[in-house]
Amino acid sequence: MPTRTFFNLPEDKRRLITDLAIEEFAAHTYHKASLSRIVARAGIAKGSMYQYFAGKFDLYLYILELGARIKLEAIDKAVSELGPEATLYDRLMAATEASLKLAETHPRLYAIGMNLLRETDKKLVSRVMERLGPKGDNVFLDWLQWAVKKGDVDPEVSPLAATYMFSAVTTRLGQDLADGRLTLAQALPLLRQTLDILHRGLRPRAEAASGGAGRADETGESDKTDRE
Amino acid sequence: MPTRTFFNLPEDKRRLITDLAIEEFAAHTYHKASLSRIVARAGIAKGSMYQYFAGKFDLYLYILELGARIKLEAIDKAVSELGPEATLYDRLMAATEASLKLAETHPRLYAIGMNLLRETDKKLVSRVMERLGPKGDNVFLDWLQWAVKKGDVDPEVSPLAATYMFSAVTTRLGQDLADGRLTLAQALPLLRQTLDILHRGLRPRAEAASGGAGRADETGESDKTDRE
DNA sequence: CAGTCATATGACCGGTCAGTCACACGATAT
DNA sequence: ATATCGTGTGACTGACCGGTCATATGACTG
Repeated sequence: MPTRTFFNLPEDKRRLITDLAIEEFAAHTYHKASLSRIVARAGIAKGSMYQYFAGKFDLYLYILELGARIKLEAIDKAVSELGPEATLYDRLMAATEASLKLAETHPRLYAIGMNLLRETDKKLVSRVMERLGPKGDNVFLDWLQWAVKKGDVDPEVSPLAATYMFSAVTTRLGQDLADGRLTLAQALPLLRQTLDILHRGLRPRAEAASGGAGRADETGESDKTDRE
Repeated sequence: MPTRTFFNLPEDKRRLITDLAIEEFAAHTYHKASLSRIVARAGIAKGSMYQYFAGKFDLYLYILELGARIKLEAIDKAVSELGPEATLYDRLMAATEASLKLAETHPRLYAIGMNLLRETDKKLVSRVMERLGPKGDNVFLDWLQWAVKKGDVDPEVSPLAATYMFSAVTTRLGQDLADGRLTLAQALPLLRQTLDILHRGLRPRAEAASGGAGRADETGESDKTDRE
């Protein structure tokens, strides 16, 4: 974590350093990101940086924590706004949508997260995970098992495979968004259609015959189904 | 491409250089991979490397081309061994399985491909794509549309979303394999279950009532990374 | 006034890198 | 024997890196 000195800094300077660091880590992976470049752009001495942070990794962690906090807050907020009878797909859609929207509201922080995902230095990644804690990942599995009990999901289907699919798709959506291969306006319908396929793929066979799949496929949106 | 000098080299030496380069690019991303390290390990002078290749990028391309050729051959072979009445899922399973198996038979070349997928330097990636040409990519879409016509796939479902899911899952499987988070013995069942969910998610609603469709799969899949 | 403390500085260190170049060597041709 | 050619070499260049440290500044204390 940053030193006391850093927090004693005038707001402006602290912001400047933080912003430039975010830009740097968004534009480059950890090892290619350069402290020298940050201090040069900030117009401060290299040594000053070492009065504020223990080193490159410390600065990196500080920035990552900023991003992680924002992301968790956004997801928590979106999910908690759902009614208690929201279905599995409502929840998945709400949580993922909130997460993907960050690519527009906080593009650089979002890119930093995606860069971490691409990181090849395993030691670095584990050092990060050590201090950043849990990945809200098994949440899906919990929700899924709960949906199986409710009879919304075919117990025959491998929950692991379902989780894997969901995770693969949402991660990929995030990367494509961060890299500009998709816009949010493209990603959200894609997410909805994807969840729709997953929904059809998971529901019990018996239920499929009846028209409706019962609860919920609409994911919190009241608008039309979007076919494309 | 390599110089004539490189191809005039005694087989042993050429192999040594090639192998060490493969190791280097498998262990590090392009920018972190080091020519200096390669020549040191090979016991040759730095200058010699520049007699064989125009530079780092040239060497990289040469290695990538080796890997691409092997991959295409493996997939072509697997798909061509299928009967003409093989279903969409047979084909997808056969092609993807063949592709994933390369993670075991050519682990380092496989890792290099995965590293390229993670590359953050867009300019580098586009320079590579420029010369590596097409990614057997829209094959999925072609097969999918053919399956729709046959009535195996619900025409209501977004083919783009289906393609996206398939691509996201197979790419992720490849990465997890390359990084050792999954073994082939874990990845193949996961692939089959995933395709099964996709199958259920795509088939026409009417058909869903009947038991059928089922798991005729056992192999198969297709397509490789579809990065664009 | 002197002393102390938090803060700021940038030259400097040891390291790594891709790429270059003047030179060396041996074989073949003239 | 002289010239040319293909090949090999490794010291060197210039650039950049993260991190250190002796030194400077200025505010506050006594």
